[in-house]
Amino acid sequence: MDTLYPWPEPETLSSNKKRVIQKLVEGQQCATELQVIVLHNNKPPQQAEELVQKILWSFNQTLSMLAEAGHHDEVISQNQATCNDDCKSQDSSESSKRSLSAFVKDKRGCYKRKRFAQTKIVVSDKIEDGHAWRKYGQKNILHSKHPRSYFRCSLKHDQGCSAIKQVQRMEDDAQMYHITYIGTHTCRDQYSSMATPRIDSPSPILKLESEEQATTPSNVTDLDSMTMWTDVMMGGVGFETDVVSNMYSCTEITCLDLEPVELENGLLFDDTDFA
DNA sequence: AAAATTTGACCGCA
DNA sequence: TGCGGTCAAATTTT
Repeated sequence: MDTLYPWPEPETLSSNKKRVIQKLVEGQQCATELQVIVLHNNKPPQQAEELVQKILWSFNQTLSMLAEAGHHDEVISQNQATCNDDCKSQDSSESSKRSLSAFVKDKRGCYKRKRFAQTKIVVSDKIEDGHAWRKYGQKNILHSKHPRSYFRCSLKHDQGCSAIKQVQRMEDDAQMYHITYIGTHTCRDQYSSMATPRIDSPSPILKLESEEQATTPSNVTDLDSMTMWTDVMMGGVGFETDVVSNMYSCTEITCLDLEPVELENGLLFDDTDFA
């Protein structure tokens, strides 16, 4: 079948993709700066606010889609490699039992690690951030007093949002949380409930804090809600523009570090979640 | 009953 | 091989 614009060779495609992503990130950064200007205006026209949000949302979505598409082939080849390995080890009863259960019985353990995802590390005395999170695991970490809790976006199944976060109490200050945001929010849950899932629930201290937060949800100031929205925007690829984080997030959250953005590689999304 | 959390099993990576 | 991350059945909460 003839196409008016045939696809370029893979090498060209790859290099073009890099440039496309770079340009998109540039656009995203400009939009972010524009957002800061608009929000700093005492009385920004609502239309302008909405427009900026739309633009940023659009950039975030596009970059996320590109990132996911970029990993698709890799994911497939990894799966094939895993399958081959399992098939080779049929003489081991344990291995064959595992591979059988993996392919026939259930999908437990059939997942792909997220690699090259954007990460943002923050330290805060609160774990809520305006997003609704669902806890999916907890682990005791070697040489750590406190367990690490794993959360994914509640809208993962509804909207395929791939954002996850890890929460762990600080070693030296148990009132503070070390929160690692991994991946980007592709959902539109910025106005969702201030759901505060419990972490390391056996701790009575934490439970008290959760209850306290649950009973005082009304202390959300304009700045807080702005922080919420900013955080959604910052979930986008290439949020190393410190402008936004410095201006808003640090009202409650201390930004410790922003890891370098890996343009070529975004999220490796677990496709089993769509099954 | 549905949604959320807990928890032990399992997997990938260093 | 051990550790950390994820899955999903079981359990708890709403």
